[in-house]
Amino acid sequence: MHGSRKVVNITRLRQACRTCTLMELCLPMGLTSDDIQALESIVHVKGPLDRGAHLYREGDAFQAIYAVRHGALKTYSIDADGREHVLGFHLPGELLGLDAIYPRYNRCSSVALASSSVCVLPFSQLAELAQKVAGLQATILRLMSKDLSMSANLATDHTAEERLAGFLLSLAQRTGAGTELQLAMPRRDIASYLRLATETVSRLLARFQQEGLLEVHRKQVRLLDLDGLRELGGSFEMMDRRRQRTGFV
Amino acid sequence: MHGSRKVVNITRLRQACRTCTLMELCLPMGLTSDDIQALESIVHVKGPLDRGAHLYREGDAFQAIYAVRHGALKTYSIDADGREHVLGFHLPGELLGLDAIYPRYNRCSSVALASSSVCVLPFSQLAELAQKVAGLQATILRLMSKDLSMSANLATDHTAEERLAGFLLSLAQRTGAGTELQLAMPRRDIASYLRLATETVSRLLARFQQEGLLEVHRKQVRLLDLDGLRELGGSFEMMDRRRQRTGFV
DNA sequence: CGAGTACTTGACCCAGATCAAGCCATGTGG
DNA sequence: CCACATGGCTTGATCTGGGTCAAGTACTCG
Repeated sequence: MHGSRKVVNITRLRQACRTCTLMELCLPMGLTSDDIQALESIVHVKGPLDRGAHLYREGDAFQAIYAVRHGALKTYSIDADGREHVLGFHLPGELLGLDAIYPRYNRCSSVALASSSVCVLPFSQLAELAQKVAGLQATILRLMSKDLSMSANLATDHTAEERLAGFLLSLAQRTGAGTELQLAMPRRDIASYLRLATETVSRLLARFQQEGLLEVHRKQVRLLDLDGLRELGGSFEMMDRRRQRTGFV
Repeated sequence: MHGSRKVVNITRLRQACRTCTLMELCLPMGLTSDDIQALESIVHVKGPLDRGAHLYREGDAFQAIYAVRHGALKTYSIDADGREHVLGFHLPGELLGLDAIYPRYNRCSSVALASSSVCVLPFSQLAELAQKVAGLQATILRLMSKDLSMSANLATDHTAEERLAGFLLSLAQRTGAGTELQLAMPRRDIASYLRLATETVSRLLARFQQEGLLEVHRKQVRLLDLDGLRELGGSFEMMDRRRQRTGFV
C-alpha cells in the first residue's frame, strides 16, 4: 500500500466525484482513497436499463453483485405453478445479487421498474480486494447481515395492515425523501412482495387514507401520520431509524 | 505463512480430530492445516447447554457468531404484543448469530431445544483471520448467502401444506438422517416458524399420515413418500439436494 | 401416581382471497 | 384532437383456508 491513507468522508467524496463516471454514486465509505481507486478499477457502470429490462435472469451463472445507482429494480422468481413471487425491491444505494453467491447461479431474476443504472461489482475481484482491504470486507459482511435481518423480518407473521404500514415506512426511510413517496412499483408487485392480493393493497391504502394516515393518488403517496403508521407497522419496520446507505453509494 | 499448505479433507480431518476438544466438529473445509490451527486458536466450545438455556438474548451486544456442534437451537424474537416468533432452527453444522453483525447487537434470542454445544467464533478475530485466509472469507460469504436464500424462500407465499411439506424435506436434508426424523422442537415452534397455528400443524401431519406420505408419532417422523412430499412442498424445498455442511463443522 | 404440558380433534369464525364489474390514466392510430 | 384500446387501479359481493376457541387425550417428570 502506498499513497494517501486518509479515510474518505462519504458526502465529501460524493461531492468531489460529481464529475467522474464510475464513482459518482458507487463508493464505499470508510476507505482510503487508495482503496477507493482499487475498487474503482474493478467496478463498471451498466445502464441505463429501460423499464422492464432485465439485469439478470434466474439460472444465469453468478458473476457479479450489483449496487443500484439510480432508478429501482425488483427481484422475483417464478414458482412451479408459473406464479411470480416478488422477493425484493432495490433502491439507489442498495445491493442485489447477494443470494447468488452460495449456489453460484442466480436463483431469481432482476428487472428494472424504471429507467435505472447499476454498478457492476465482479465478485471474484471484489472478494480478492476485500481480502486486502479490511474495511471493504467489513462493509460486505454488514450489508449481507442487514439483508438477512430484513428478510427474516418479512418472513414473520403479521396482519396485512401491519405489513403494508411497515412497508411504507421502510420505503420512506430507504428513499430518504421524507414523507413524500413516489412508488416505483405497481400494486401487484407490492402485493406479491407482502404476500397479499392486489385488491387488499388497494383497499388498505384507501382505508389508511380515510383514517388520515396518508394521502394516496396512484403512485404518489404522502405519509401524514408517521406515528400512527408506526403503531400499526411497529415491529415490522426496519431496524435503523437513522439513515445508513450501503457504503457502495 | 509457514508449515503445511496441504488442504485438509473434511471427513478425514474430522476422523483425525476425534480426540481434540475444540475441533472435533468445528472445522472449516478447504483450509490448510496451518489455517485450521489459527482458527482453532480463536475458537472455543460452549456447552453443554441444557434444554431451555439461552445462548444469547435479544439486545445483547454482538460479540461472536456460533456454529452448532450437537443438539439443536432455535432463534426467536418477541414482538410488540409479547408474542414469540420463531425465526429459525439451527442443527449441527449450522451457523447462528449472523444477523447481529449489522446492528451490532442481537435482534433475537437463541435457546437450546435439547442439550447442545456450540463453537464460539469471536467475530472481530474471525474477521481478522478471514482477512488473511481467502478460503475462510469465501466460506463465510457463502454461508451468509445461503441463509439469505433460505430466508427469502420462507418469506414467499405458500399454502400451509406446501410450507409444512417443504419444512420436513428441508429437515430431512439438513439432519442427513435419511427419512427418519426426530423433531427437536415442539409443534408450537414449528407452527410459529411456518406462520401457522399449532392446530394446523397437528392436523396437517395427521392428514399427511392418512395420505400415506409419512408416519408420525409425537416427535418421531418417518417420511414414506419423498416424491409425494416434494410435489407438495416443491418450490419451498431447499436448494441443495446434495448434502453441504457449513464447513465450520 | 398425580400435575403439568404437549398434542390432537371438533366446531365455528374471520381476514383476506377470489370473482366480477367498473374506472381512470396513458398511448395510438385515424 | 378525439375515439377507443389497454392495462393499472378501485370497489363490491362472496367464499374459504386456516385461525381461534374449547374439550379431550397422552406423555413426562417429579
